[in-house]
This record gives sequence, structure tokens and C-alpha cells, in this order.
Amino acid sequence: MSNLTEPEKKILDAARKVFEINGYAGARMQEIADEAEISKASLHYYFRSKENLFERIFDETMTDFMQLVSTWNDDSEDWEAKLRRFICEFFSFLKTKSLLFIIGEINRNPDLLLSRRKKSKPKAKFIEYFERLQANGKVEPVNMYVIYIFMHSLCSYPILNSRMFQMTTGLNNHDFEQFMKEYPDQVADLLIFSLKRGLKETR
Amino acid sequence: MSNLTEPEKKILDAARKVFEINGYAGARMQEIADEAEISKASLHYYFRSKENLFERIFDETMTDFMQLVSTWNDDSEDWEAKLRRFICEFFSFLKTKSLLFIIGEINRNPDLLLSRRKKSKPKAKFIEYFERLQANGKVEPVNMYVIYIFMHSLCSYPILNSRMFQMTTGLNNHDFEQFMKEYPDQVADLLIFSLKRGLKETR
DNA sequence: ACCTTTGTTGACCATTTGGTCAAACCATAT
DNA sequence: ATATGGTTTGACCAAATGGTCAACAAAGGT
Repeated sequence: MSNLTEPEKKILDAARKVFEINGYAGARMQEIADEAEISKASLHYYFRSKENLFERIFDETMTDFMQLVSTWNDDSEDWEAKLRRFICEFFSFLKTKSLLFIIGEINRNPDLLLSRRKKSKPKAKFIEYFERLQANGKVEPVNMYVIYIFMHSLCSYPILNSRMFQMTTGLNNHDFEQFMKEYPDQVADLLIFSLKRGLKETR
Repeated sequence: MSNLTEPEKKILDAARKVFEINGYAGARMQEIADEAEISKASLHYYFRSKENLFERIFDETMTDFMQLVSTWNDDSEDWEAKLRRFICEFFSFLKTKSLLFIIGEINRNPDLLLSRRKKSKPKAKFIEYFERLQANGKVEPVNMYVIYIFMHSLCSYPILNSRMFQMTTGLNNHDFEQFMKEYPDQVADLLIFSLKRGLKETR
């Protein structure tokens, strides 16, 4: 399956860790080598260059991300339960793989997205699904692009910026952790309610 | 007022620009000097070191940010209008000063926040204000920390990650721009509605 | 005119860092 | 044992980069 040798996996794990913390420019090949418990020369034996290693991590993250985001099987499950489950899984994923450095690198070099435009239509399924429900009168007529962006923002940003939120809310580690455990359900509540009642008072 | 000489201002503008795009590690003193149209030696004449320059930018951004976020004058204005105006102003601010690199640096070195903990209680006014309204029965009993985080996430993330949203929505530049122009009002609608009706069905 | 203070810069330096390479190491087959 | 092919690494290199400095220019006061 994974098609990767043991040392390659170890290196990729180390590289992800170092890149996520330091970004491309701040990452050091020596640090990646140390983290993978090999010499810098060995690191270059497995991966030609820093650029090469970065591309592997970037591609892997984007692929996983796109795959998760475009997962939306059209089973018969209740749409509310489906949405809630999706939000919780999405949130868990974001805690695992930090998108911060990915976003940073994309901002620095937008071409990184161009190369993947072909295989990425993640919004399609999600939005099409709810537009269908909308047509059937099951949910309110709200702009689904807005809902889509709301969902991403509400799930991603609190993780990206958790440090500042912890500071500004003044919660201690334990309370904040508890808060974040309940958080995805609050997001689900909000989005479900919005889909059922719209974004504002109907006049 | 500004207490800064002309060349200092020019350098700080240049530095902000370069740091925002490249982060601390990726920023080059030469590039900042070029952007400010002076020599690298002159740059060091005005600002001892890269670290020093970074601190200036970081502090300035954090100060502006905290000041904006903690602005919440207790005038008699309708709370809905007040919230809507705040969201629009917040959104405009975030378009001007990119928080992406700030968040990255904080993640890399959380101590950057510790030094400023004293002068920062930005949540206080906002949350206290709405908790007071809540006590008076003007808004629904929802967790105000959640509302606070929702507001920040909804305003910040679409700007941070605008490139990916533009790609995944498939909107062209013009349509996306239009979409983002209407966006803050949608956020305001949602939050106002949530405060008036709660986050989910009352049972 | 001369001096002092402030600003400006090319040339230079020390360190860091991505990347290379030849030599050594190790397993396995012959 | 010897050869072979993959793996590992210390030593090394060239380029990039933050920072310094002496020399020079500009401005203003006397």
C-alpha cells in the first residue's frame, strides 16, 4: 500500500514536523535529519533536495485534505447527522495536520495551487448535495458557498490560532481543552440551525 | 504623533511587506532594503538587527490588533448595528494587515505572546457587553466565548486562506471579489441571528 | 571656511546552510 | 573468502546571508 520503505517514512514524518513548525524557509535539513535519527548525508541520499522533500509533504497534505473534504457519500443518512459527523471528522483531521504552513507557502507562491487544480473539485459534492436538499425544500435558501466557507472557517481557524484564543479567553489549559472538545458540536449546531432557519430573520 | 522619521516609516512599511509574505526566516534584509530603496548598510543604521526590526513589526501589528479588537464603546447604539459595524471594520482591518505570519511566528515561539499578556484583555469588553444583554434577556443564553471565537474565525480565515477558497469555489476574480464584498454582512447576519435565536432549536 | 553631527554606502567578514563525494560499512549471493 | 550492490557518514564546498566598518557625503551651526 504505502510503497514506502521504513527510513523513508521516518524521514517524511520528521520533515512534516519540522516544516509545520518552521515553514519552508525556516526548516533546516540538519534538523530534519536529527529528527529522523540519520545523518544529513543520508537524508540527501533518500531525498535529492529540500525542495523535493517539501513537495512530497505539500502534495501529501493537499491530497489528504482534498480527499477528506470531498468525501461526501450519498447514502441515505439524515443530513443533519451526516453534517455533524463530517464536521467532527474534519476538525479531528485539522488537529493532526497543520494547514498553517501550507497556507503560508500558498500565499508566498500561489502557483503551488495551479498544479493541482485539475484533480480538485472538493466543493462540488458538498455544495451540490445541499443545493439538492434546498431544491426539495428541506433546507432554507441560503448561499451554499457561504455555508461552505463558514464551515471551513469555523473548523480551521480556532486550531490555527488556538494560542491566541487561549490567551484572550483567559482559560487555563484544562478548561480550554474541554472547551475545544465541545466546540465541533457547537459548530454543527450553528450550521444545522442556519440551514434550517436561514441566516437571518425572514421578514 | 507618529514619532517616526520619514525613512523609518518607509523601512517599516517595506519590512512589514516582506515579513508578511516570507515570514521571519524567509525574509531577507537585502529585500527589505531594496523595497525601502536604501542600501543594506543604511537599513542596519536605522535598525540594529533583523530581530529588532521583526519585533517592531510584530509589536505594532499586535498593538493595532488588540486595540481594534478591544474597541467597544458603550454608547447607546442598537447592539445589532454596533455588532455589524464592528464586524465590517474588523474585516477591513484584516485585509490590510495579514495575521498569517503573526500566527506562524506565535506558533513557532509561543513566548511572543507572554510578553504582551499584561496589556491584553481584548475579550473582556465584547464578552461583558453581551453577557450583560443576556442577563437582561435581550439575547439568547449562548456561550459568549463561542460567539467570540465564531466571529474571529469567520472574519479571519476567509482572508488568510482566500486563495484556496477562490480555487475551490471556482469563482473568477471578479465574482470572488464581489462575494467577499458581501461576505461581512453575511457574517453579521449569522451572528445577530444566533444571538437572537440561539445556536440550535430550543426544545 | 571649518567643524560637528547625521546619514549613506561599497567592500568585507563570519557563520550558516543546502548539497556533494569518496571512503567505509554491511548484507547477501557466488 | 570475495565480489556486489545498496546504505551511511564525516569531511568538505560554494553560495547566501546577517552584520560591521571605514570612508565619504550632506546639512547645519559657529
